Amino acid sequence: MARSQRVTLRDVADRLGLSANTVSRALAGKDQVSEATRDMIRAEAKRLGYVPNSHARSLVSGRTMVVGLVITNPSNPFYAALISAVERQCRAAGYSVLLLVTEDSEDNEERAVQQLLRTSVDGVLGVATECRSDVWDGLSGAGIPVVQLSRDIPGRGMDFVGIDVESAIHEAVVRVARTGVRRIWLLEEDLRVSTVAARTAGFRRALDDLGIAHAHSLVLKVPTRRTSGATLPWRPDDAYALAANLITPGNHPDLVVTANDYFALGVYQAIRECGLAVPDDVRVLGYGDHPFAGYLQPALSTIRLPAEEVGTAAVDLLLRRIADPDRPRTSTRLHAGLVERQSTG
Amino acid sequence: MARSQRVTLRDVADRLGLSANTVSRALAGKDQVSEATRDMIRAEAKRLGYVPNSHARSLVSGRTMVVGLVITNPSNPFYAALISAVERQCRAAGYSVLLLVTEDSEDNEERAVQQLLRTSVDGVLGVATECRSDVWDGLSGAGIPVVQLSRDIPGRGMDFVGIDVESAIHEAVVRVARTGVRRIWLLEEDLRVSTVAARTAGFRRALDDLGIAHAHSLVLKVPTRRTSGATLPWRPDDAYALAANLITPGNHPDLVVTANDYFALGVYQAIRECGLAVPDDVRVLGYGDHPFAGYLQPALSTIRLPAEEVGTAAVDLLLRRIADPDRPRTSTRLHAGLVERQSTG
DNA sequence: CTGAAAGCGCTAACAC
DNA sequence: GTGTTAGCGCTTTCAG
Repeated sequence: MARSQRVTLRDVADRLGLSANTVSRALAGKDQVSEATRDMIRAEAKRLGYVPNSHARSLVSGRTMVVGLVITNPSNPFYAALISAVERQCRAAGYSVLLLVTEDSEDNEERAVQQLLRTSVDGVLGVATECRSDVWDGLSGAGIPVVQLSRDIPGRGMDFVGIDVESAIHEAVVRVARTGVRRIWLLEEDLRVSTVAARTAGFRRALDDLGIAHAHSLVLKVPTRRTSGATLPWRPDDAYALAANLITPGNHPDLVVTANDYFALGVYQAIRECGLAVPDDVRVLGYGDHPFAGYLQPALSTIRLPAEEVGTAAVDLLLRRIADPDRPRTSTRLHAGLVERQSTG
Repeated sequence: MARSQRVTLRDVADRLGLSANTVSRALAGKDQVSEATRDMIRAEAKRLGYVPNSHARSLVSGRTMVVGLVITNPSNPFYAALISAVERQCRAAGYSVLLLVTEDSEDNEERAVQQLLRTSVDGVLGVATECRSDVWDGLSGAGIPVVQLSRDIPGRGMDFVGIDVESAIHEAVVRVARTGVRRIWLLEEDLRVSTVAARTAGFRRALDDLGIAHAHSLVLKVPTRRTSGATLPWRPDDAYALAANLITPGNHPDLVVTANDYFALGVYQAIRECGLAVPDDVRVLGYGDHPFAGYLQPALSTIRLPAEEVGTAAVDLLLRRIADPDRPRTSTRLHAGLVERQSTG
C-alpha cells in the first residue's frame, strides 16, 4: 500500500483506449468532446481516483493557483483574523495559500520572497517587515503582483490595503481627551514600521488639535522582546514594566494610549498597583479591540480594526491585479473606529 | 517589465556555453563538476537572478518540499501558536507550509484533502473536524503521511501529537476543588471532537475521585455560533448568556470550569452581575492560558497548553515519517499543567 | 568531468 | 471528435 503510484491522465486514457489529451479535455470541460465519452471518462477518472497533478499543470500553464501570504506573527490576533479572511477568500476563488512567517526579521523576509519566487506563486499578500526594504522588488521584477498588507512601503509602486491608522488614532484621542486631559502618553511598539509611524503622527496631530503642549505628553517605546526564537504576541509584561516604573500616585498621565490591547493589560495593572483607578485617575485607550477588551474591569475602550475586511479587500485586489497587471495602482485605507467603553470615562 | 520571462537553467547554460545538465549539477552541489566551472556557473546564475522552478523539480523528483497544515480556526490562540511553531519548524527544515482552514466544516475538510492531493504535498499536519471521519484516508492511500494534531481519530492508524487533555482536566479539577466544593459545572464547547470528549471524561473522573455526586454537577454545552461565514474565536458572549441564565445568588455552583479562557470571561461577567464574587462565591478555572488570563480581576487560574511544543513535535514526527514511512506509529500526548492564580482561591 | 537523451504529467498546437 | 506532437524546466540515466 505504501508505493501506490498516483493515477495519471494516461492511466485513465489507457483504461479507456483513448489518448491522454482527450481525457484532459474532457475533464477540463472543453466542448470538443462528445457527451458520451466525457461521461465515460469522468466515471473512469472517479473510479480510479484520478487527481490532477498541480505541478505538471503549473509547469505548462504558467499559473499555480497559489497565493503567498507573508505575515510577521500569526499569534497577533489582528494577523490571525487576516489569515482567516485571506484564506477564506482565496479558497472561494480556487486559490491555495502558502503561508510564510517572518517574525519581523529581514532575513526571514528575504527567504520568504525567495521561496515565493521558487514556487512561482500567482500573487503575494505581504506584511513588510521594514519601512524601506527592497526585498519585495524581486517579486515585482518577476512579474508576480504584490499587495502590501497593513504596513505601507510608499513609493514602491505596489498595491496597498490597510487601515487609516493616523485618522483612527487622531479621531479617537481627540474624542476621548475632550475634557480635563492635559498629560497623555502613547505606549508604542519599538518597531520601525509604517503603522507605528502613523499612530505617532495621529497622536501628535491630536495633541495639536487639543491644544496640548507636546512637552506634557510622551511617546514611550515598549521594548520588543524575543524569546528564544518563539513568535510571541506583544507582552503585557513589557508594557507593565515600563508603566510601573513611570506611574506614581503623585505623577501620572491623565490618559494612556496603547499601541495594542495587550499593552493596556499591563498598564491597567501598573495603575492598580500604585493605588490609582481607571478611568477616574487615568484613562486608558487600547488599540485592536481584542476579544477580551470588553470584559476587563473596567471595560477597555479601544479601536476596532476591520481585519476581515482588510483581508477580503486585499485578496479581491490581488485577484483583479492578476487578471489585469496593467490596471492602475490602488491604495486603500479602511476606517477603524473607536469603541467607547468604561476605561475612558 | 511586465512579461519578464523567468531565468531558466538553459539560460544560464547558454550564456556559458554549457549544457543545462551541468548547470543543474553544479547548482545542486554534486561533486561531478570542476571547481572552476562550478564557481563560474554559480556566479552567472546569481548574476542572471536564476531561481529554480520548484514545480519542474517536483515533477521529476516526486517531492515537493511542501507540508500541508489543516487548521480549523487561526483566530483560536492555541491554533495560532501551533501555526507559528509548525511554520518555523518546517522553515528550518526547508519545507514550505500550505495552509488550509476548515472552519470546522466537513465540506471544507474534504476540499482541503483534495487540494493537498493535487499539490501532492510531502506530508500533512491536520486538526480533524469530526471524531470519525475518513476523508483523511485519501492522503494515506496516496502515500502521503498524515500527523493528526490536537484531536485524535483513533484507529485510523495515523500518527498523533496532542495534549493529554483528560489528565490535565482531572488533575486541575481535583487540585482546585480540594476543599468545600460540592457543585461543579463544566462549560463545554458544542463540538463532537475528541478534545471535548476528553475534557468531559477528565471532569467526570475528577468528580468521582472527589466523591462528588454527578447529580450535583453539570456539563453545559455553549452553543457554537457561526457569524456569516466568518471564523470567530469562541465568544465570551455565548458563555455569558448561558451562565447568566443559570447563576443566581441563591443557586450557583462552587466552581465553574470552562473549555477555554474566553468562556471564562463571560462567566466572570455573569457572576459579577448577580452580585457574587470570584473566587469567594464561585471559583473559576479556565483552559488555555491565553495571554490575558493573568491580567483579569481576579487573575484567572487556567491550564497552560504547550502549543509550541505540540507544533514542533508534530513537525519532527512528520519529517521522520516522511524519511521512513514504515516506522511504527506514534501517539504523543504532552502534559498540560495548571496555572494557579486567584480565581480558584 | 561534461553532454545528450529521456521523461516526470500535463496542456496547447496542430493534424486527421 | 479524437489522436499526434511538442514542450513547460528540471533531474536522472547513460555515453563519451
